[in-house]
Parts: sequence; structure tokens; C-alpha cells
Amino acid sequence: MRLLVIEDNDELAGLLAQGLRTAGYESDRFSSVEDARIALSTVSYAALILDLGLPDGDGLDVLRELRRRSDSIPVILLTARGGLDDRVSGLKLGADDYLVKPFALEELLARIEAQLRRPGQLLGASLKVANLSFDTRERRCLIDDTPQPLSVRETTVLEHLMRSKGRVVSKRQLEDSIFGLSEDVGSNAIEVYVHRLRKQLSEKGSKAQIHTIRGVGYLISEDQ
Amino acid sequence: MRLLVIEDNDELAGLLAQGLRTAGYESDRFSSVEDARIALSTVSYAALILDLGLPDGDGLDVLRELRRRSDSIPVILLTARGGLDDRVSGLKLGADDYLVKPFALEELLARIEAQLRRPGQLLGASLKVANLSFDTRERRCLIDDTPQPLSVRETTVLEHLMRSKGRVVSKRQLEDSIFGLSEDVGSNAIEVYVHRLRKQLSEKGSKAQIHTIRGVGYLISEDQ
DNA sequence: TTCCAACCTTACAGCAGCCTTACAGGCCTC
DNA sequence: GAGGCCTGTAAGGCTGCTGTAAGGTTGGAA
Repeated sequence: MRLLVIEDNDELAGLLAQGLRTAGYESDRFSSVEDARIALSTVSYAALILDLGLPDGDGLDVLRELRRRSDSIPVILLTARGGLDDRVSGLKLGADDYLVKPFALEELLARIEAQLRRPGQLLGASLKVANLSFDTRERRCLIDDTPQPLSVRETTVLEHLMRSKGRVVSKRQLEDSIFGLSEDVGSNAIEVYVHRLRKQLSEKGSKAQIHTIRGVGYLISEDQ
Repeated sequence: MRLLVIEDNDELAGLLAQGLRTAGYESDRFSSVEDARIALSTVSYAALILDLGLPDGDGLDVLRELRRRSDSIPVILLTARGGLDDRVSGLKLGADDYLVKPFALEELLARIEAQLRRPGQLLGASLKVANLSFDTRERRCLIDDTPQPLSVRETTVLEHLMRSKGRVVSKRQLEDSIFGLSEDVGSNAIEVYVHRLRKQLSEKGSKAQIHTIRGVGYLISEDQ
């Protein structure tokens, strides 16, 4: 699950990146309104963490644009102490929550989780395909209710497929969810991950299968 | 178990630190509202001991903020004789107990223990994984009901893992619970403690095992 | 059938994360 | 002060993950 962090303070951004990663989120971080726009229009993020005091413009403009085009991505604002006006206008414009600096990393994580748990959002009950299930809270895979060890990449791919149960996921989408904008992929990495994941799952007795839809992408479903 | 002490009198603070340490608690101490905020937002403490007469603001504000964000950390107020109003407003704001200065160290310890023993708090029945159990009251580890000598650090790590039985504990969380804010860790200390703990446990016939979840943290569970 | 693109499979090097060991300093006890 | 234990640091080794590349296989179009 990939989050977008817009924050111009390098130190804070570093801490956030680390904390988010430990909590199992991947993130891209940019420090300007301009980059935020580009990122949002390129990759599909699970949530946006938006600092309001940016050098090249008003973060609220980003929020306003998102909502104008009916993008309901959860947005959590970071505001400096006392920026009451910002908070109020932020919430009016459709922000979902806000935190006043300084804040506890754990609190941010709790707020993110709360947002992702909203109906239609990304954290919820466990996803299930045949005897394979994925616990979105703990971010782990279970076969017949036994937890299975998977690498970080394998877990990410599986999560994406399970969230899109019944729909085809393109290779491009998988690339975006794994690498975001930060890195390039110059290889068949996704194919390799899918291969490794298939191997793990079949070795461990999963009855769910990852099908290839040639020219389109991958699809997870029960057997056959 | 780590406590946060907010007290601006150096002498008293020194005595408290010493007394708490002797009683088996670790503590961080700060002397201003500002530092209190930062500490609370960075580390997860078992309880807060809060003096109300601080130089840079009202300690009650700290308490108010905690409760507003539904943080139920036990808070024990220290008030000067006659500060009746403070006590009343403190309790109204959600403080759990208070002591009037001067007070006996032993009384403070008793109050702390009482708070930690509340349902849902940190002192309680023993935690058990296979033939390994941890008595949170006495703060010691038992294998097949035989007490085992462990060093302070080893005990802290084990306690944290046992309290999070079934969940993964990140290295970062372990660092926070051991070092708090007072020290830095510039090494692989946690890895070393885990290693020492594993050695102790296996030598003494524990059937509980500490598993490594690469890139995530550690997890204690039965065997396998 | 032939050919090409898409995908699968395997192998491998680099690397980060973790384990293990050794050691020096601090503290406590005797 | 001698000895012992605990603590934190450092260094080196090991393991498994990751991304890349290369070659094989499959499916579909012409």
C-alpha cells in the first residue's frame, strides 16, 4: 500500500518515511506543490499526507483540485501549531483529518489506519480466495488460517491481487504499487515476483491461483 | 517499563529517577511543557508523572491534550500543598491520581503500581507462551514454573515480546522501550539482546521461540 | 507453418538485514 | 582491589531478498 507524503522538511520527511515503512506502508515523498500534482496524476495512492506550509504554493490548492475532480483519496493534513485557519479551511475543503505538529508517529499511523478503514477504503476485514486469505491489518498471508512467511515484494504483489479479486491487474499497476515514482524498473521484475509468489503459494497448498491474461495482466481466483 | 517524569525541580527529579530505577522502572525526565509534548509524541510510556508548577506553561494543558486524543496513559499529578484547584481540575481533566508535595517515595511507587494494575494496563496476570511465562508483577521469567535469572535488558526485551504475543514487534519499538529519549543507540544493541535472550532461553529449555521477520521485526511464539 | 511478442523460468551478483563473537568499560560484591 | 556480571559497541560473516539478464516456452496473428 503506497502513500504520498508532501512535506518540505527533510528531517521530518525522513522520519515519516522510516516510520511508514516499518508500519508496512511504502511511500513516495515530494516537497513541492508542483511535484505533488505530478505524482497524484501518475500513481494511485492509498492516502495523501499533506503539509500545508510549502515553499512553492498552497497545499490546500492540491486538496481543492483533488476534491473538485471527485477524487476521494483520504487526505491527512499536517499543520503547524496555531494554524487554526488552515485546519478549518482544510476540513472545509474536504480533508479527512489533521494533525498538529509536533505529533506522535503512532498517532499518525492510527489516523491513517482509521482513514483506510473507512467503508470503501483499503483496510478492512480479511480478503479471501479459496483457502488463501490476506489480513490487511497485519499485512500477512494465511493459508488455511496458518500464517505464511512471504518477502516484502511478494506480499505487496499478493495484496494488490487480492484487493482486486475478480478483476485483472495490469503489470503497470503492479509496478506502480511497488516502485512508485521513486525508482525505475528496467526489467521483468514483476514477472519474477509473480513467479516467486506462485511457487510459494503452490508449495504451501494454496488453492487460489494466479492466472495470466496475456497482454492484459494477472488475476487471482479459485483454482482452475 | 518506562515512565515519563515532568518535574522542574532538579533535586526532586533526581531522587525520583533513582527511586524509580531501584523499583525497576526506567524513566525519562524533562522539565518543561514543551519537552513533555515532544517526549510523549515520540515514545510510548507506561505512565506519566506530572508536576503542575512548570516554568513554561500549564501542565494541565498536556493532560488535556492527551485526553482529547483519547490517550488513556495513566497520569499521576504532583501538586504543591494547597493547590486544591489544580487537583480538582486535574482530576476533572482525566488525571488518575495525585500526590501532594512533600510525599514519600514509597507512596508514589504504590500509586504507580496501582495505576499499572488497572484493567488494560501493564501490570497483571502472567503472560504465557508454551512452557515460558512472564510474571508482570514480579517482572521475572519462568520456564516450567522455575524462575530464571535474566539481565535487566534481556527481561525488558522478553517482556515486550510477550506482551505482544502473536504480533510482530519492530526493532524500533524495542529501542524505544529500552532507551527512551535519553540515550541514542548507535549500534546493533537490539540484535545483541535478542541474541543473548535466545541463548538463555534455549539453554534453559524454553519451548517458546523468538522468530525473526526479516525487515519487520521479532515475534515470539511456540516452537517451530 | 512461421514468426514475434509476451510471458516463464532460472541463474546470479549485489546488498541489506541480521547473527555472532569479541572486547572494553562500568558497576557491584566480596 | 580482584573478580564477576552486565552493557553497549564494533567488526566480520552469513543468509535471504532483490533486481537484472539471458534463454526457453507459449499463444496468436499472418
